[in-house]
Amino acid sequence: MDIVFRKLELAAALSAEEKGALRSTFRLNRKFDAGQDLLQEGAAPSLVGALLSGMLCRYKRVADGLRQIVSLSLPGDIFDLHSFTIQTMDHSIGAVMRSTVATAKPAALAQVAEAYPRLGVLLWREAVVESSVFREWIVNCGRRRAYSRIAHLLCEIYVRSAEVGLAKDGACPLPLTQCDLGDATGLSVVHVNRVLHLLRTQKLIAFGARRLTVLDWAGLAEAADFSPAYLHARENIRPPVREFHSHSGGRDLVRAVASESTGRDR
Amino acid sequence: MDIVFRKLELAAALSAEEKGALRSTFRLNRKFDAGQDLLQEGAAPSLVGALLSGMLCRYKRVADGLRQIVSLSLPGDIFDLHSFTIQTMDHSIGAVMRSTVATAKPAALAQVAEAYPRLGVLLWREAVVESSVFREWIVNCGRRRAYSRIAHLLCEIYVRSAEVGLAKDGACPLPLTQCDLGDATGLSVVHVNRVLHLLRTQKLIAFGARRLTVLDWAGLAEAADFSPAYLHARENIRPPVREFHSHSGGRDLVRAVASESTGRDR
DNA sequence: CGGTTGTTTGACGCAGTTCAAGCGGAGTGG
DNA sequence: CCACTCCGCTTGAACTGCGTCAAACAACCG
Repeated sequence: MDIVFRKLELAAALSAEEKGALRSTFRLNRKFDAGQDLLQEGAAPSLVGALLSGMLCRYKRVADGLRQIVSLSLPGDIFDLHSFTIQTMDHSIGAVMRSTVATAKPAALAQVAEAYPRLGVLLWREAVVESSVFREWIVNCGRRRAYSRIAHLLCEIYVRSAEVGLAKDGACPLPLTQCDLGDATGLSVVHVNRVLHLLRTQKLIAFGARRLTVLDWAGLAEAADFSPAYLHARENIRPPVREFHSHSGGRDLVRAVASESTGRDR
Repeated sequence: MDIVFRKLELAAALSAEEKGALRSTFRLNRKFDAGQDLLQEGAAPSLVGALLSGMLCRYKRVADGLRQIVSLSLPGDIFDLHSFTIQTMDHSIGAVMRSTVATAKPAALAQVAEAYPRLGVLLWREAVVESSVFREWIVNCGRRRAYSRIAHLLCEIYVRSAEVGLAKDGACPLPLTQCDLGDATGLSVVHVNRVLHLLRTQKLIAFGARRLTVLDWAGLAEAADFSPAYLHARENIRPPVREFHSHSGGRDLVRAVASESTGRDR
């Protein structure tokens, strides 16, 4: 669970008590092999998970069987926080490589969040940041060409790995096959291969042994049109809901809201 | 606010009290013209909004100025529920057409959610469903070809409009320009035009006067590879968090979780 | 009635797909 | 220990869906 704490503490420090509560809520550990599904589309979700090691992906399939990966979970990530407000999974969750997952019952987690409001906010924040990542993936698939698209995915994986201390000397784990990379970016395996080749010949990255090495971060980020704001890392959270009354009213925003825009393009 | 209630009541009926609380929280109404931004990328969000009429879009821009719309808000939708856990907007929100928005201070809404736990769950559910829609959009942009992609978007707009009673006789409002449709699907205006033309010649849809008419729902849904599960409409919610203890433990899911999968493709 | 914004259509080019084939490494069974 | 197989990686060649460029047209609005 330490890696989960490290992740959460990017936003706010946790007390020993809070850590203890989380630890005892996420008690049951499970292992999954590469390619195995934790949960399939159509099933009824009723567990919350925290990824301790490995990598997971959420994915959906379209009519002709093509797969689209819609998100990746790295160690430290908590997933399916929302389970108990919906009744059937709209996507599947699979293990990209052998992974260990700590599970909690939503009811128990809800109790913990109630007992420790700040923890509740932190957990919520995780879900909010995940949404932000979804949005960026839509942009990535919709408006960037293959070269930037793959570079962007690699940037994201590197930054998120670094956040939880999994990157060393510019290198981080990359257990995805080129087929997986294609499924995450909406590209064919063949083209993924060509783009990776190009990124390597340009000395932006290197890889092997399931590890990615970033040789030229600035170059890669530029190629990717990557700016890490959407990951909302290291943004400290505001105090818990209860203490909200005094400051940060809506006044200034009303003004911001009223500002004009230039509108459309093209 | 009635349309907001209609939306929320798809999941669970609201008491008069709850409605009253919401009504008094979302007090301030604002209007925005087509093309105007409510909030821009980089700003600090501090209001929660409920769309009463019109249509909004969230969008981001990429390096070369291209725009990608990442979601659409229809009347009845509540947006930016997450505002107060992040500090800077990672995307902009603009009005597609003249729209009226009711705003609330997050602090006040948090109090309401605390006072009426079921309402809190419903609001949370809205955010969860929005996430699900994000995922489907990733799939749409990543793995469907232009023809299905646009058909899918039209299906979604039609279903979501129908949910809140905005569709009549197979027709619903469609204030988006073809340029907007392109920005929402990652396609060029020209190609959007050609696909729309095709959809019309195939008698699947008709449109004009900013309205979409679905002539052949089954045909359109098939062309779109559309299945509405991801919208999670009319899934009744489970009772509020507090009453969670007794039933729906994690036991059954542990089994589901342990099930095998066939793994990858292609 | 002229300007602006959105739609429509044609011609051409290219980014990315598809098909095909060869290669290497890891695991497995004899 | 070798042979076999499977899976993932790599590269070439041909094809195509969609983008780009360009221009005309239609609708709305002041």
